[in-house]
Amino acid sequence: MSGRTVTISQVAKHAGVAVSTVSYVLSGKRTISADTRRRVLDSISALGYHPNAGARALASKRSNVIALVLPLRAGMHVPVLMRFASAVVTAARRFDHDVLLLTADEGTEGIRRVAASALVDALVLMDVELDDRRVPLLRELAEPSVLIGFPAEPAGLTCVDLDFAAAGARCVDHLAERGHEEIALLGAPSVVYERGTGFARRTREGFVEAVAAHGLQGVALPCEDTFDEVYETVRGLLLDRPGLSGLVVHNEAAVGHVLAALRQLDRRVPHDVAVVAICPDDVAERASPPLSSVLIPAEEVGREAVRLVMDKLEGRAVPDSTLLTPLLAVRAST
Amino acid sequence: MSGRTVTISQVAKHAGVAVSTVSYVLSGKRTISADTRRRVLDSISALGYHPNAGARALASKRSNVIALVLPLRAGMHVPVLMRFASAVVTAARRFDHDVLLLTADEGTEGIRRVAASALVDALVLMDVELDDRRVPLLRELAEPSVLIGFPAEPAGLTCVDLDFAAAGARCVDHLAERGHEEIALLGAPSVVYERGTGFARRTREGFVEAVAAHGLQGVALPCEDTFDEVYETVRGLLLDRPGLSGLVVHNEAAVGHVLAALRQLDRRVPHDVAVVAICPDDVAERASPPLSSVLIPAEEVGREAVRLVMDKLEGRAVPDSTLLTPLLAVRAST
DNA sequence: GCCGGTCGTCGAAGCGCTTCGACACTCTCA
DNA sequence: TGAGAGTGTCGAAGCGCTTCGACGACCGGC
Repeated sequence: MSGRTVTISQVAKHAGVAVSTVSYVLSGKRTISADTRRRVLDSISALGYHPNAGARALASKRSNVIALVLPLRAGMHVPVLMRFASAVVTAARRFDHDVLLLTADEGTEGIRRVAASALVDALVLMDVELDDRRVPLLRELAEPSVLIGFPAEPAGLTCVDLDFAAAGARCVDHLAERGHEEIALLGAPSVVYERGTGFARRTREGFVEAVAAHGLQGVALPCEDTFDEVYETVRGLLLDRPGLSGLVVHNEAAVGHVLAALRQLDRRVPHDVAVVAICPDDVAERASPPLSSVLIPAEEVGREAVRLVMDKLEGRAVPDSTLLTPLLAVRAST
Repeated sequence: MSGRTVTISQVAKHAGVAVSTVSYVLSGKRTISADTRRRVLDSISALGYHPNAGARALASKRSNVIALVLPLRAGMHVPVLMRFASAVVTAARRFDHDVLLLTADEGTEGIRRVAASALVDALVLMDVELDDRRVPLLRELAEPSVLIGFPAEPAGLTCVDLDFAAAGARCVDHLAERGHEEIALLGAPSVVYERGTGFARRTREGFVEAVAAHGLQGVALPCEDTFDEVYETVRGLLLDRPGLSGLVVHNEAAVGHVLAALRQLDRRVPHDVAVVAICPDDVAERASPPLSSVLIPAEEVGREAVRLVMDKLEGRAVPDSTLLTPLLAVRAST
């Protein structure tokens, strides 16, 4: 379409207007007559004009880019993270923003760098720990930020997440309704609890409280990712607690192993043991049998995080804490 | 450290030099005396100066950002993609570049947009199909690009990937050395073959040719991701071919299911059936038993892609095609 | 002691955009 | 009929940086 990169002044000349008029057509910050707007828009598409991002950022002090900080650490289930990431990218585009990907390798220095250099306007952080090194930095940054997950001290921050305590409780409610009296939670790998990752602990708390509220017998165990370890955990559990008839699994990577272990131990699902999972829908549906599950609404969380960060960019007030209500889908496993 | 964003002219004033001198200290494009350099560097850290990315991009016509185009499609194993992505980010940082994340939702329009707006200097594309819609666009783009994977017509493009044909052949060699005479390949889900994704087909070709070269009996089948489907595939395979004693699995998501199915069908690994996988090392090590495998060198591929794209940015000549040699790690499954 | 050649530094001209103030019009309504 | 209040458009001043050409200061060679 073009000789080489097209600038706004070429568009202005082509349309017979001033440069500023073209700018106002694009931004809508001043009223432009329908006739002029049309001419400008025609010239833009005739020349194939795309505003230069650097020049725009320099003049407007907005880069229209947000940073997505994605640690990629041990014990995290990567497909789930990617669904968040993908949702964030899609949602950001709706607000005409792009997404810069930051991994943990650089630590806090990377966050400081992209913020200080005005490469990004705002930040979305994932996989937040209870005691997260990045949190103090966020407080001193001028750029707005939103956390997916909750640190121990969330005051003054904007956080969004699934209500994992309610999710854990919801699973217990469901098993209680089905008449199960002795149940167990198989959670994240122990390293995740030790690190103090919020969602693992909150699920466990919700589970424990709901077990007490219903007057059930219940135990919560961490659960590793390899088949052999899962097998041993499940086997030990069934030996120790012959009356056990319900299982809550909150570990995407282990779900398949749990089902394989039960098969191998001659326990039928749901006849001998009912299983309810907290995991993405596709994992639950793909399992055999398909699992009753509380889904992790990655798309919704990502979208919500972007909405919040855009609100903050526009100076609108936002709630400190956004908890999404868990929904239980009943399938063949309970 | 600062009142509000620090500019280069504040640094210049603080150090008692001209703005251009500060710029040359930072870029190293002209010689600067050790004494002056030291004063400038001191001022920079005293003031906490970070160059403004937009201004820099505008003046230098380089954004120091590369785009990572990541489709996130059905049948792709996400953790593997993420390892590529993570490697690309890390490698890009070594060259002082950041990474903008583009997903497929926007299609080719997103690529055109970030290139035309000078948001990025170059592109790295992942998960390339044999007949990829993005390829024609890349050819007409001024910005250099590198593909991870090969399209059907790679002339004039720069592509890098594991040599999957050699990987498939290497697995066959290994099984042949162990004395197996009837073997099978369980590959990607059929949708991946139908889409014409290069790596799946190339593995199969390498497998088929090596089978012929060794004078073995061999069959190549697609393989879905769910346990039930994998179970049926494996069961059917063992029924049809009683003499089968070796399996090559090229499907990260199905590896665990294959092992579970063999367990359930009372086949011992490696005693009754030897299994060799093409998958990341951590998946192979975590399996039970640990799998002999050709690893997918995600880190190396990502690093190489970034190195190539940087070379192109600097105007250096690069090879059209870079194939990484597969390495087989022998573990307990063969 | 003068000439050509680095070396180290400076000033100024942009890069392509946004935004502010100004200005010429056209409507109202007193 | 003229003051006041919009409309729609323009010109120019930056935004913070890189880079080009210029220019002293100093060097060695004759």
